Amino acid sequence: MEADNSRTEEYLESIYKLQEEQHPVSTSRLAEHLKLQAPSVSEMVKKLAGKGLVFHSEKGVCLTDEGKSLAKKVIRRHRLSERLLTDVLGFKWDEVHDEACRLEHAISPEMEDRIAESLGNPKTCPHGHPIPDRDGKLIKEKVKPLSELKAREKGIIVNVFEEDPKMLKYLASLGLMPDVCVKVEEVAPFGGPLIVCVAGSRYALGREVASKIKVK
Amino acid sequence: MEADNSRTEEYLESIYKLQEEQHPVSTSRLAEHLKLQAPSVSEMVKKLAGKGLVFHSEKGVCLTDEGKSLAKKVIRRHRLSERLLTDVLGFKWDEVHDEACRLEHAISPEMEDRIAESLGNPKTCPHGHPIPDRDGKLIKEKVKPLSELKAREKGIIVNVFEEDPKMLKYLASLGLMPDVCVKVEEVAPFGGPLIVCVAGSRYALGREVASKIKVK
DNA sequence: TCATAAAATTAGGCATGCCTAATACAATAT
DNA sequence: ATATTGTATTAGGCATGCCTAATTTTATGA
Ligand SMILES: [Mn+2]
Ligand SMILES: [Mn+2]
Ligand SMILES: [Mn+2]
Ligand SMILES: [Mn+2]
Repeated sequence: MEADNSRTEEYLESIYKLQEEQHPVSTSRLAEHLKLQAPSVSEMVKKLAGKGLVFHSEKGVCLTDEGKSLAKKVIRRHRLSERLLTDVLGFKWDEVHDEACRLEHAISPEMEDRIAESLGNPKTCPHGHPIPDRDGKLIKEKVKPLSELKAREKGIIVNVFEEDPKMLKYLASLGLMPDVCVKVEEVAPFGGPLIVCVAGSRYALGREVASKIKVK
Repeated sequence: MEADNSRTEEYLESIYKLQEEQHPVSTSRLAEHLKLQAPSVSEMVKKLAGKGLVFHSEKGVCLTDEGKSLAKKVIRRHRLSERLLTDVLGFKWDEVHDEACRLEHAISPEMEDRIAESLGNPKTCPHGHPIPDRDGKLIKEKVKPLSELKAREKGIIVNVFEEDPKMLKYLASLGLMPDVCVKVEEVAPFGGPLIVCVAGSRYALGREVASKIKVK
């Protein structure tokens, strides 16, 4: 019988994303991201470890090579789905996450390839994250959070590390999207907001938000 | 929490399709179509009845209005998915069933509408079956099986009641697809094959196969 | 070092949906 | 009417993945 891997895929995908922030991923962070209770995650992580997909130490959870490879496949399907949704079906970037989160588990390798081909092998998802190629290779650009720029510095937005639709809609309304040039006008002290200039307009941006926007 | 309706959807979809052949659907027929054991179906049917989606009498299983409405929604998503796969992604008609069978459970009403819109509101799936509209309305053409045509009669293929990829591939290789005109040259006696003429070529077709091809 | 707080796991359950084996129910044919 | 045959259900299990409550482990800070 055909196994349903969607929960496994969901976990691996979350672990992959979270480890980009901080390496061994804590089960509590994972639970929060997956919107599950901690014991559920504890248990599932144990099963994933048993299948050789993750390594679980006192520090937290790491993906094994096999787990990483599977995670990248899921992420490829997720990001290709997002592109299909925006480029072909006309969705906005804030509307695609949940849809893609379901599609990613339903797409065969053939469909994955056909989407990539039909769209001209896109390099990134609508949020600027790289789409792994069929063999799991992906190019990570060297970036830093917008929040780390100093006054008068500017950067080009590479990607936005955010999934919340409301936040994405807000950012789009300010024109804060990949490939856009942002200039930091001022940085308020004591963790205060940044004053940024985008396409001729000025906005005050909280540090929290600015840290999600990665620039080069 | 978000319920996973995919099994319910699968059952309702199967019941809907099977009842087009013979009205109250037997649990054994349903089990066969779903590739499950009979007791699994017995049990699930009981649950569906409990939810008011089917009515279960001695004769077999029937959809309630609510069940029928839900079934048509799933079928709409299935057929729209098939069209997306063939028209946008370049799949062949024999490659789309399984893929669509997974996609149909992952597609939101918004995506469903977007697909329909992007494709110019197609009326049928690649196999010629009608796509219900958003309100569940669908136009069934009056058709008869090709196997019921007499010698020298001709008809235009409306749809093909078949899901098996090998059979579909075979039919496509003979040019037996919706909108194609077929002429029955001869009908061999005693349930023997039909000799048909399609686009200038002659083929012998088994009765079984011919009964799946519906013409007008 | 010892108390307290935070993080993680264990224990015990539950819902869903599948299975096999056994049993009950129908329809036929003798 | 009764034996046979096929259809359907009941009984009893199992796997998966989630939950709450209780407990254990680890970290922190007085
Ligand atoms: Mn997902
Ligand atoms: Mn994305
Ligand atoms: Mn399906
Ligand atoms: Mn079809």
